[in-house]
Amino acid sequence: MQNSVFKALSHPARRQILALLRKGPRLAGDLAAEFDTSWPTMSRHLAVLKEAELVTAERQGTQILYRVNTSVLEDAATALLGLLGRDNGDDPMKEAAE
Amino acid sequence: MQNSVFKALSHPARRQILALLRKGPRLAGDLAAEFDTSWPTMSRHLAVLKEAELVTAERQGTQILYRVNTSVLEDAATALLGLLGRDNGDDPMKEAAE
DNA sequence: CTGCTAATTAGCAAAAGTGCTAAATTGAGT
DNA sequence: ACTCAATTTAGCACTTTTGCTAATTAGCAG
Repeated sequence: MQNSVFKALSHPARRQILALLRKGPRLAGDLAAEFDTSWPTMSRHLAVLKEAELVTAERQGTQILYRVNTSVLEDAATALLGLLGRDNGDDPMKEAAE
Repeated sequence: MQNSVFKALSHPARRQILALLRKGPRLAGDLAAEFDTSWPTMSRHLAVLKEAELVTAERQGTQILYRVNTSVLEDAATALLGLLGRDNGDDPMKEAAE
């Protein structure tokens, strides 16, 4: 579960998408317009982010509004911070069975 | 540059390695013993981490001592946190040209 | 229902990532 | 120089990821 998040974050385009989304929700189309990749490619990046639950999608009639899922992003940041905390006994990367 | 870091973090084994290393420096061999992947595979994971500068390697005679590079890990965590900060005007994922 | 726009899914080819075994390297000891 | 142990590099097979174009679905307007 943590894994899909980090995998989603591993592509620069997807981090860029999150950076854009950070400033507020955005329509898929507007998002796509900001990148010079093809529309379907953008759509797939969004799907990966959605799968990792880093974003949520909400239909607005014919368009789809994307939004960052702050808590998942927070968890990821926390996991990284846990990786550098001075020894406090428990394993920060231990993850519950999938 | 940020990119190689997130890519390095995208593999669970590599995050585990960092989790082990968090508790203190460790010899490559000891590290390898903790996982059930082959030795060369572990070696490659370490190479990826080193390439991303998430760890540093230091020869100790015939063995090699690995150590987390805290600052790079910190930067990554900070980048993620930047992705969820309330709008403060600048783009947290903007990265200098490669 | 037809047509239009927004967005996703299918299918494919190219590139990158993973993990293995076998071979090479590096340093220490003799 | 020869040998042993620790580690990395080479080479290969296999899977995943990426990005494209073409085709499809979804919702709305007429």
